[in-house]
This record gives sequence, structure tokens and C-alpha cells, in this order.
Amino acid sequence: MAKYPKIPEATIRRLSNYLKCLEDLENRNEKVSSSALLANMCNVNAAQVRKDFAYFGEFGIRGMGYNVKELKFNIKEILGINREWKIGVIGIGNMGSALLVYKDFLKQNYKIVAAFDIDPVKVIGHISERMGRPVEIFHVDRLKEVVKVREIEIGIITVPPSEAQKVANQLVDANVKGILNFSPSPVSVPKHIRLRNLFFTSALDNLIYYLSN
Amino acid sequence: MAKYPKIPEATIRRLSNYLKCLEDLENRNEKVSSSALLANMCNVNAAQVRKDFAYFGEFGIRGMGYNVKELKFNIKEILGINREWKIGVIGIGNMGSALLVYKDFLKQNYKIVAAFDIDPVKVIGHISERMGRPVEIFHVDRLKEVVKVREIEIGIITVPPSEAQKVANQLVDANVKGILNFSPSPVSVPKHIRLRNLFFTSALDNLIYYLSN
DNA sequence: TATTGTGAAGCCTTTCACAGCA
DNA sequence: TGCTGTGAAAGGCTTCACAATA
Repeated sequence: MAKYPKIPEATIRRLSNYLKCLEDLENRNEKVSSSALLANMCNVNAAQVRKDFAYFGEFGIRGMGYNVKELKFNIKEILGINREWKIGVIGIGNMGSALLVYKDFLKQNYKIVAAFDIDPVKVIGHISERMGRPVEIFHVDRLKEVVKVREIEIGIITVPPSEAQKVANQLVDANVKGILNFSPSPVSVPKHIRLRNLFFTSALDNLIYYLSN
Repeated sequence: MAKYPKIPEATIRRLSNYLKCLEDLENRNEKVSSSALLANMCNVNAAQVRKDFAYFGEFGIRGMGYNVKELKFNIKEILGINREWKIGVIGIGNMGSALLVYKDFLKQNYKIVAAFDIDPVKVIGHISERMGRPVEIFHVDRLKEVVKVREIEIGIITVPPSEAQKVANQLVDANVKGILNFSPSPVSVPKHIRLRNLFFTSALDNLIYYLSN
């Protein structure tokens, strides 16, 4: 299934950033970008930008640069986000609700096709008051069943930290392929499940380290 | 001001993770941890863990491991988060509101001391309905003044992407030291200001790359 | 001419393997 | 004995410098 040679993890992280910058360029009606411009926007070296792309093909035109639209398309293909991904959100508190209506998800191919909570009735009122597009909310006991029927591949955990590992276990049992943990408690899962912990405080910790030192 | 020798950026990122794991261990009443246990929780090599700490001092006891509480204290000191940091949140939509009541910030020394919006009156009603602790909300025109009076050092941007750069400029003008951009649009600031862009989609992009390949 | 694509050099990070020590 | 701290080796990533070319 490996379409490409071994790629540095850092390259994959940067691809997401290039994509955000390309969207920005597109909004400003720029048709073409040099590696130097992209590099500058992302605070990396221009050779780095070219090398990152070179792992996957020759996307540029010598003397000209990269076509913004084409490059965007190619990066999406590389990342695998050129198709729709079905997502379930578990835990409809403040953060979960925010994600349900998060416009940047709607713009991408990320489709939140179901939400879960221990108190779906209370939550339905809470959500409907603030949502444009409705997302059906289920009791978390129905997780496995709904994951199967709605073909959910990715679970996003937004429950309180004390419940995070339990929910992670339930997601594994429900056969999701990947988990994105937004709760501030680290969870662990079997090796065949892909996991990313996204701790908000980490970004602040990091910022503050460089402010202090 | 540089307390330490040159440290790999990756080390700083990992320190945050170790901290989250140590909090987890503390919650489970573990007094001591080996480098191997921490390494396992964070999916890194045990030698890596020891080397990361060794940049800053000798925190462990040979034959025993690391005292959880002490190590936590030391990491917080290294990162500079052993003191209170005053933060302002700009943009009180769904995400901004979620951050205002985000419990993990309250537990740490991150104090959101003011919030800003272009429509603070509408927002006040919106917030008060869902908040325990009140955070005063100002019109964004008062940003510079309030940053000064409340000694805000860090600004968190949670406005829509079209407004992100403008708000970043206002924050720079208001003399914050660091900016954490939660909006999905990259912003740029002068070099003397520390900036972190936190794109939610990046975590998903990354997860999906490894699911696809 | 301007800018990409890339081999090779240089640098940085991780891992190994074991000395040091409670 | 068991686990940390660390010098040295291995590995990987970034940058340089320039050939290739639109």
C-alpha cells in the first residue's frame, strides 16, 4: 500500500502547512508560487520546500515556479485527503460542539457524520440552538453500531480526560482506523490503530518556552 | 537569558508530552517512573527520554527512576510554565467560547484575563449562559488598551480566517510577546514576536496520510 | 533569465552500549 | 541489581551549490 519511498515525518507535517499557505495564495488570486515564497510563508528553507515535493514527483516548472491549484491538488492526493473521510465526534461539550460547526472541516473533505454523548437528549437542545447543519447525536452506547452503519473511519475524542481512555477503547472495539484525541489526557491504543494526541497546552508550552529562554 | 545550551526543538515538544504523561501517572498515584515507562507512554525510545532530561540536569536516581512530582516540577520550570501567564482570547465564536471554559487551561497557569470580539454585547449573553467563571469581554477596538492594563503577554486568535491577519497585526501593535493562532489561516508577524499556528486540520491530515499509505 | 530538481556535504538527532551509581 | 547518564556510532534531515530546463 506504500505508494512512496520512505518519507521524513517532518515532510508530512510540512505538507499540511504548504496546503494552508496555498489556500491563502489562492484567496489572494495568486496563480503561481516559487519555492522561495512558500518557504517564506512557512518559515522554512526554499530547498526544503523543493525537496519535500521532490519525494513525490516533479510538480514545478523551472524558471516559473509551482502552479498553485495544481500543487494544492497534488498535496491533497499525497496526503490522502482528496476523498471524503467520515468522522465521529465523541463528547459534545464545548469543544465537541465547536468542532461540529467548525467551518474549516466543512470546507475540507472531513465529514462529521455522527456525534455521541452520554446524555444525547440534553445535548440535542444544546446543539440545535447553535447549529446550521444538523448532525445526529447518539448515546455513546450505540457507538459500535453507528460506526458500522455510517462507515465511520476516524473518531475524535472530546470527552473529559477521565473518560478519554474508556472512549478510546470503545472506538478500537468499534473498528475505527484512526483516533484523534483532543482531550488533555494521553490515551493508548493497539499498534494497528493510528493515534494522534492533540494537546492544546502543548502549543502554549512550546510558545512559552521560547518566550522564557 | 538563555538558561540552557542549545536544545533540539523536538526535545521541547516532547517535554510537553512527558508532562501530560506524568500528570496521568500522578492521577494513578504512581510516585516513581522509569525512563522506559515514560518512553512507552509517549512512543519514544527510553534513551531519548533520558537524553532529553540530561540537557537540563540530573533528575533521576540510578537504579530507581524519576520521582513523578519532582520531574513534573522540573519540566514546568524548564518550559517556563511554573509561573502564571496572562492571556487574551480574540474572537468569541464557538472555538473561542470553548477555550474560555477549557478546564485544562484553568488547571495550568494559563489565565485568560480578557476576551475580545467585534460584538461584545451579543457575545456577553452568549457566554454568560455557559460559563462558570466570568471573563470580561471587550470590543476588539479596546485591545491595545486592555492588553496594557491587564498585562496580557499572549494572544490567542480564534476569529474567522478572513480576519486573522488583521487581528495578528493588532496584537503586535498592542505589544504582546507571543501569539497562538487557532484560525485556519496562516498569519505572519515580525520576527521579534513568537508565533505558533495551530491548524486542527493538520492533525487530521497527518493521521490520514498514515492511514492511506 | 529565473527557478526547479538533486547529489553531496554538513549538521543535527536518535540510538546504542556501557560506565556509573543508588 | 536495576536503572540513569553519556560518549560514541549510526542514522536521518537539512542545506548547499549547481546542473537542468522552461
